[in-house]
Amino acid sequence: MTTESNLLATIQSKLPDLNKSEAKVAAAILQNPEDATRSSIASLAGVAGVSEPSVNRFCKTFGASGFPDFKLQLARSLASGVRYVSRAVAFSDDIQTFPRKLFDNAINALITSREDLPLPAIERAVDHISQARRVIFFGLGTSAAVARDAEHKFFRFNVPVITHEDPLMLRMLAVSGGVGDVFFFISHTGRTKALVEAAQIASNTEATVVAMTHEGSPLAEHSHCCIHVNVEEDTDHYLPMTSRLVQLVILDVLAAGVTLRRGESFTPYLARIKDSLKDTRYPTS
Amino acid sequence: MTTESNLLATIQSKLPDLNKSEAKVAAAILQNPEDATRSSIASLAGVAGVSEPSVNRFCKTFGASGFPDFKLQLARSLASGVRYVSRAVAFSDDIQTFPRKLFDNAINALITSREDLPLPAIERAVDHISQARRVIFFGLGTSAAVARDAEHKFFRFNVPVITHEDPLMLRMLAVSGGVGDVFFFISHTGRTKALVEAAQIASNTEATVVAMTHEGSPLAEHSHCCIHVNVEEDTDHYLPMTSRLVQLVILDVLAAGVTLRRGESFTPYLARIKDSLKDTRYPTS
DNA sequence: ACTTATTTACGTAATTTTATTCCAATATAC
DNA sequence: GTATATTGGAATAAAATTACGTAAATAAGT
Repeated sequence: MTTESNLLATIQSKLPDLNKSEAKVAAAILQNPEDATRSSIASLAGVAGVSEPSVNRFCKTFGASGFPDFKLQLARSLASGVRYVSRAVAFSDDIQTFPRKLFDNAINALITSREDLPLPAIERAVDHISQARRVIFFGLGTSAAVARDAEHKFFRFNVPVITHEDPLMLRMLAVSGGVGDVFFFISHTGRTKALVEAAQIASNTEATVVAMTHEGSPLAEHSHCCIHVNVEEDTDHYLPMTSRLVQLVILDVLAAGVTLRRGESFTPYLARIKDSLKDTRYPTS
Repeated sequence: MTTESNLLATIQSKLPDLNKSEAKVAAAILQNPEDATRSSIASLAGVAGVSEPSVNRFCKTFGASGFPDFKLQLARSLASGVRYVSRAVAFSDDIQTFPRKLFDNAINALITSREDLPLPAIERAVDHISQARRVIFFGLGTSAAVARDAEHKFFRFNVPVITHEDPLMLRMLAVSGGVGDVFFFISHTGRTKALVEAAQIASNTEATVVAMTHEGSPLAEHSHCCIHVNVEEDTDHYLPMTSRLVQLVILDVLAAGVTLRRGESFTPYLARIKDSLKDTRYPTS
């Protein structure tokens, strides 16, 4: 994870590597970051007790194109409200701390993904789904719940959907794939053997293989259309959490895309489904 | 829902009150806000087709001390997530627009929830789950996928879990609830009859009823411990999207809470589960 | 261990870029 | 047709960056 979202955290961590004047600048900024975003290079230099070029050099070592750019990044970083440096929950965390960390991580992942959405792939996926005879969603483990969510969502949008959690069922479906079948594989790592094999089998049929997974993974290789979700997660020690959220939102995007493709005339259909559920709920008082 | 801390929203809403050149500037900024934060007053003036002083005046009418200050505020506003005034996807939206809207909504919901987490309820829920003989997660529709996710997650953390999607199964389970049973109901509206009835039944047994739902809903009333998720959504026209994301993150929080309660000695157990999955994946090259 | 060379760090001052102010010109309202 | 508001040009001011020289630190040689 090189794109550290939190600038303050980066500064803090690089502190030992800085030389004298850069350290002074860092100290001044960490002291009062809000202030730093508002001040000019001259006043910050004054507060830090260094020259203006030193501040400028400092900004460049942290990847900014110059002082104004640095201020902008700093402002962004402060506004996103991601407070914690160490993103992982520690055993020493208390109730005030770890829930916030987890929310921070989630928010962070969504913000990062938002800036870098694979729109062309999304568009193609919408095309495939819109025209599909049927769509088979498949995920294992954590991704099974995502697949389930997808099924539920697309069903409402009148897309013929199937979900399976059984790899053997999937294999059987895969070999029988024909024109108009869309196999939609969901996986964080893109390395689950059962999934990759099924994708390979399906891609040898007339069916279309869409994947939502990590870029460059085996699963991505075997798909006709891959929606990259490159959220970095330490899945060696933790369960995929943030990538799952991103996947869900992307599925929302796909569903919205399909609906938009259907056009406005489609709305009454949604209303009918909605109405069918009315009697299962207590009315709002 | 008018959280007008958002600069873009303010600009949008003040649009009719602006004079010609100010409107041009507004249009240019709304067109591509990210770009606006990066450009100089000269280039923005160029894009908008007005003079530099006009841009400057524009900034001042929106409460900024000048152009750089305005850029800063804009950057902050963008980073905080919410970009679109009208949060709903419109049929006129193109691929550049609606995915961003959906992400914005999601991020916004998480930010809002983060500021207002029901920590006491979360702590009590962690207590209940940690000490449970078994935990029965239950959700219908969209919440079924959330329940499924919960099952998967807590299973890894060595909590004895069950999920059901069948209301009849649930009813049967509910009547047989005993000491140490935790019924965990997930619902956005908290008004689904099947769920509320099951909660009512279960609460008359020795079992503990935990709910994650909207404050003041019938389901909340019938639970011993309710984790309020008050994300406002237009579920009359759309599926619950953002509330389920918040629910998922809160489940992550609960799972983390249970793990922390277990203590550090529990870590090897997680490693074992992780290892058991190793052979199902292709190794990272 | 001391000197000298070489690199690196830092600041001064000049330059350039960027933003703001002032004022005149034009458009709009009354 | 006058008054008022709106706009852009040019001048000014502010801010940031670059170029360059000096000082400090480190390395190499004596």
